[in-house]
Amino acid sequence: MPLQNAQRKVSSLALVKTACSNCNLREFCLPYGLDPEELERLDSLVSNRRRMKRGEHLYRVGDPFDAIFAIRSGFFKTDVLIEDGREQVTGFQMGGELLGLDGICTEQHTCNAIALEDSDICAIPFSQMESLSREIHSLQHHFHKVMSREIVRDHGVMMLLGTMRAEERLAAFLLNLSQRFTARGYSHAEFFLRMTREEIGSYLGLKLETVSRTFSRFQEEGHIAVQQKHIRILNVNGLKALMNHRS
Amino acid sequence: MPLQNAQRKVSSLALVKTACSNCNLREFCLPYGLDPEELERLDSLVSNRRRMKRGEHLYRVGDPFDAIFAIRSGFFKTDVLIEDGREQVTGFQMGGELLGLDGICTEQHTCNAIALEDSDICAIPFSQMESLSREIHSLQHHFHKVMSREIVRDHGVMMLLGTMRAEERLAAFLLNLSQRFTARGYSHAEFFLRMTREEIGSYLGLKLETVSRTFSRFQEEGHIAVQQKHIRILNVNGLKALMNHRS
DNA sequence: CGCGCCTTTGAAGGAGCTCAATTTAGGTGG
DNA sequence: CCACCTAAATTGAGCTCCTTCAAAGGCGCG
Repeated sequence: MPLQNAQRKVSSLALVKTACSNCNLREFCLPYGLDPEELERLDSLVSNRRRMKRGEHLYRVGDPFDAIFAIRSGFFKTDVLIEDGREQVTGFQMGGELLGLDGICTEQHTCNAIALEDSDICAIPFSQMESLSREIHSLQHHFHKVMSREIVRDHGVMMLLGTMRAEERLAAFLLNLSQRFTARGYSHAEFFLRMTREEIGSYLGLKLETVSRTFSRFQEEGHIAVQQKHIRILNVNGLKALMNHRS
Repeated sequence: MPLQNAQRKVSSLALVKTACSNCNLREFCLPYGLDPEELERLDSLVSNRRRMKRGEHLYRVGDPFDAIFAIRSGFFKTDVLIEDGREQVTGFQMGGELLGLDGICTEQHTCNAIALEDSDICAIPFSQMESLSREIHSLQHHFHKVMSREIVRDHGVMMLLGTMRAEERLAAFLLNLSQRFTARGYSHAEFFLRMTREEIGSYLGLKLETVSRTFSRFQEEGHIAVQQKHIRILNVNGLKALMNHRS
């Protein structure tokens, strides 16, 4: 029974002492801007790390909300499903980014969060986070900024879905990934996609065949080299130019 | 110089003493869940009301952010523009809803907020709001819920734009408006649209002609009666059924 | 009352979808 | 270590829904 074994393995590793202070993603995450003493107080909240296997759900629609999650390593997608089976991917998240903000308003999660590769996450009990942010102004303010940034990101996705053609959407998507990988110290020009064409399509409001065809066209035009999930950006400006051209 | 006159008129009315405690929208707004004593403290922040004429900007992209705004009466749209002139309407806001949350993350507004009818808004200085929410737990928590609700709403719009056909989008739009009007004590079946077909189209990722044609089709099918901006919903269940039908 | 903006409606065209077949990659068990 | 198997990706052909372009009608505001 491989599943049970996996479960057992997960639980034995479920509680690993960890700390923001030694996390190299802290500048992308909640601890941003805290001084060492404040950081230590945050550490005391973020006491447990959880390992997740590829394909596992961090939470599902309807799960009770009581913590937000920070990605220590790995890659996630969040999605919403409707009855008839349609899926909308609402975002792809990587190291240093927060998951679970959708659950605050109803005390239940309103989307699913799924690991797209083996990942490592920190759980931050939300009510304790609220308490602490009443005492540490910079934590409070930064948390507000993170939520606001999520709203602004969502506006960007609406722009994408509402006004852009397929080429523009995919160019924007690649440039966004590139920029986020770069910020984390990875190559800006070469990376592996963690998601399938179908998931990209769902995020961008396109069918997987359209995503595949558009990748091929980008390759023919010399903007990128693509081989399955491996992407190399050959001409950043070419991609940027694609985004500003009407019709 | 009518513009200058308008300006002068606005400034003379710019500071009107007002209070959450006598606002009948307080249950939809920031004061939700506060006890009378807490409400009074919030009142001391929300001390000025501002009247706005139809078409006026409450703020623009790039404006410095220092306050969030609550709509006391009226109707707004928020939008984002790209260089080539394309517009994405990111939302329509009505009484009791907050505007300006997009500005927190960069301390500058990232979208435009425009009054679609003569409106009345309350400005809440943000840093004072943060201070107060460090002292009033329920204010803090409710504010977090409001931001989270905005994120969840955005996910709904993504679903709309990413997976739905024109009919479904417009049905969802009408049902959403109806539900919000109902919650505020207006008729659930009859209302005036404050926005043009083009603005609806921009919000829904459709062209204005498609919006118009789809309204006409809904009318032919007996779901609604539409005459210009006046809408009467004749068959709520018909509209709901439209949303769940694949193809 | 006239002008401009908004809306409606028609006809033709195209971007992306659907359906289908083939290729490729990655994981599994012998 | 190889052969198998399944999931993912690619590519083609035809179709559909929405867009584009165009013209006419209606409403509201000065």
